[in-house]
Amino acid sequence: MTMFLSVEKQLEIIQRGTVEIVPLELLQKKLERSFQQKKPLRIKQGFDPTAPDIHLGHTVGLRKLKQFQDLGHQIVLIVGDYTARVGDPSGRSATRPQLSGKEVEENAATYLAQFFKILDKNKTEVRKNSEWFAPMSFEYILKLLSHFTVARMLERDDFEKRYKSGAPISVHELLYPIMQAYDSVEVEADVEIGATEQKFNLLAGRQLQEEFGREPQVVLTLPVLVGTDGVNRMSKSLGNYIGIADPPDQIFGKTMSIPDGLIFHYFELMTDLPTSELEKLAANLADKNKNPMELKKQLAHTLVRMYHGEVEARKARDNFERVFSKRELPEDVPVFPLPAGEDGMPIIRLLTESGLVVSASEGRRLVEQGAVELDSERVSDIQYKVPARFWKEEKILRVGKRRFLRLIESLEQARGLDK
RNA sequence: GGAGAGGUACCCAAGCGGCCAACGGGAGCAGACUGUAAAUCUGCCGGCUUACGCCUACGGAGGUUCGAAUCCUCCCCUCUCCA
Repeated sequence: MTMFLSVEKQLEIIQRGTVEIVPLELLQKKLERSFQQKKPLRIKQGFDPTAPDIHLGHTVGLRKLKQFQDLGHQIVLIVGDYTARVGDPSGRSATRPQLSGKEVEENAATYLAQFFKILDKNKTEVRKNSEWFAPMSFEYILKLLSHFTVARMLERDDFEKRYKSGAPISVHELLYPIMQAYDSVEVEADVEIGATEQKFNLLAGRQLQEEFGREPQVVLTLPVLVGTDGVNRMSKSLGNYIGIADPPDQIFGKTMSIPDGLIFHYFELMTDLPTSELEKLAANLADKNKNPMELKKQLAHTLVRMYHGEVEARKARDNFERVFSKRELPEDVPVFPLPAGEDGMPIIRLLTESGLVVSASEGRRLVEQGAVELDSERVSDIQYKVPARFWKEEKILRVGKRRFLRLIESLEQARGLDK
């Protein structure tokens, strides 16, 4: 185990980027005790394996956990395989769909693999909450529920809004915070971290631990990461996310598409840029004479490097500059071989069969709108037929800014190209 | 259990017998501009089709009608008030 740093040092690291620590004094007390007794604190965070990809939004918490881990504390990850069936209502304006046991299982496996890109697997305790929820008797559940009141559950913001606007709230959603709170009791959490919108659930943990005669946990809240649209929280279902398993070019590209106003936010929450550098960054962003694009590229580069390494980061940057700044071809263009016996393939069919567009109607629209280029020439005739010789000449088909296809004669040739 | 209000395309939301593939807004896609930023302008925005047109779609199932998202019946779901 790592040697513990002084309590002051630890606090400094822990406080970076956090919104709130309640109560701070208790954290201090816990850290001191841990320091004296050389006993790590138990730091808990739960994740519901609802959608299989984790994105930068999740990493805000994971990175905080990693800091605790590096300080020598014990991380306890709760895989909410049971709570996922309920669906966390936090920040939600509608009931989440309930997942089947099988979906949850599959998602959980994918999740963990991605978590350990950030956390050290060997030093992390992973618990599924089905462990204690599945065998629970109804009698026990009733007892557990009696610790909370309906008014208390409804006073939280998201429920109140839903309630007032007449949107439905299912009874089982009311149970979610109680379940999460009980997780804390089970794993004897000293600290639970979560996004600000989780605050209610986190505080419920404190209450329940106390009622079970334990020392309550400290609640540490982190900002909610705004998605690439610059408006909503990052989430897969809103399509405004950057997945940590996304390929390098995508991480780079998606980062470049964020509004300028988000650059600082991302640097602060997603990177290890030292505080002094962050200050410089803020100054640069405020300077009207400086183009934020450069800083954004730096951000994109850093993010790709974190998840794919420096080599890939450089490649992604080159690729980006080539394709979007110079409007040249990307490094890897998917290939499409000439179908047997085909000469004069209608452009629309080529678009749909290659998967570049989803339907013939869409393909036609794109052609009509001048979005389709073949060999750098705009194709504006929807009846245009692509001659077979274009495959011999390996012409490039381009749709919009970012969809490309290289026409090649045969797949054998494609294999040759890979080398 | 009683009374009332609702369920329309990815989301919000009009329409309330034919002119409705369905007003408007948002999101999305594309073009111009550009820094794959923002803002702005333009076009598109269910599927098939060169097109005439066809198919699918207004919670579900039936019915009335030449014709229904719009009227009737039953069912499902949501909200509000009362008990």
